[in-house]
Amino acid sequence: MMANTAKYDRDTVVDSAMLLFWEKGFHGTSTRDLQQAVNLRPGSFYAAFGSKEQLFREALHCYSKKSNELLQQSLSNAPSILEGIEAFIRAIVLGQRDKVPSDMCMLVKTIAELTDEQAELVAESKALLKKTEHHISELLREGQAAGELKAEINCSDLAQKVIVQLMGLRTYLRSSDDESAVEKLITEIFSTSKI
Amino acid sequence: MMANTAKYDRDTVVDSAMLLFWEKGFHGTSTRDLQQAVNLRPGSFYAAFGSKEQLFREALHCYSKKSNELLQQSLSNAPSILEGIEAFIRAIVLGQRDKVPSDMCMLVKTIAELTDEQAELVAESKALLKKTEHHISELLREGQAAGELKAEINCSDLAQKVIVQLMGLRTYLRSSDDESAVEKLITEIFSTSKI
DNA sequence: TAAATTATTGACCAATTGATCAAAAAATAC
DNA sequence: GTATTTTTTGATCAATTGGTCAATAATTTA
Repeated sequence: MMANTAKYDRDTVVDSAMLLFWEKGFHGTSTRDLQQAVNLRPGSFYAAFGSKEQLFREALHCYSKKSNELLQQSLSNAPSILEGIEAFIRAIVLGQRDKVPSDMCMLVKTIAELTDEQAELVAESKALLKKTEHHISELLREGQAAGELKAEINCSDLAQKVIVQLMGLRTYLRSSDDESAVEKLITEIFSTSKI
Repeated sequence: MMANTAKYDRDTVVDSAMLLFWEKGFHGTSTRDLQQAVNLRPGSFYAAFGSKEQLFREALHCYSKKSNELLQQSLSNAPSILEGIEAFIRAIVLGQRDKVPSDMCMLVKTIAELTDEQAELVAESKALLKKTEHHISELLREGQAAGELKAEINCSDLAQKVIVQLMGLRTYLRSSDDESAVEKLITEIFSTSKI
């Protein structure tokens, strides 16, 4: 068996494919678009990824991983957990508009676009969203234990609210392009929960 | 010139097409899917609508019209404007899940799916969303004049917030299926603005 | 009823879709 | 350095795509 000599390339390829899928969606991206973007001929392409759906699956995980990295980074640069989460929200909603192919969350775009015909991709997206919600709810509990959040706050409920806001605000930005309105609404998210 | 003998049928056709587009999206719906759903052969189909994009455009307006009708209906059945808007939110987010083809807003699905390649459809969807926001902001002003809302509330800002919540909550419902969480969050929307 | 107009039909078209495969090239093993 | 395995290549496939069109059928006008 040959050693996997193309490991780095595979990550690059998945990353390029992710960006294209994020921009144009599953049905809007043809396998030829993808093959051209990643500079692979059909044989290599299908040998490496099996099918368009499998590559999309990997692209979803690539997207989610990057999103989680941004959360970690925001947390480590912030003086408190709550400020870290708020910095993350600001970063993902407003701070990358010129660097990414869409204002909207790729997972949200996926559950919006796809139906039962791609049930696995929908389920995968839902699961990744739920994972982020759980992650945030854990962080909020830590923040609460550190005295950043009022004691009566239910952190699971607040995490749900954060995800709803993220979904709503990113969609609203795509719809209206109104950064200052979105900025105001981000500031309100934790306003009644903070100490 | 022949009389338009098929006026009623055309509305029925647009309505069926709207439901199919709403469920499967623009790229996910083929012209054959549409032709079968509305029982028209290609010639009649293209004579009536010109192109897939034009029919989608009509479908967007059909969707928006129905949404506005639901708002009017909610208002007329409610004892106050604010309660009418809240009833509308409840109705559109939770009250139709078994009667419509998707939990999510068709306009949101459209701006999520499409790119500059269908710029007109994106612009149309954005405009219809903005129209609803303006409508709600006017209603809130009426409610404020009637003493239902605190005087210091900015009704344009609150209308923005309502649209963000609608986008977020409908997407969250699609993602999580958690009706009770959504129900709780709807109740919170006006909680700090009411008198 | 006859002529003129409009609507419907289904065959058809060129382009694109996701995917396969045998041959050629490159890399590894011996 | 040769033999074996793996990768890459580009032609190709069947199916589907959005859309056209001449022939037929149904209406309307007169």
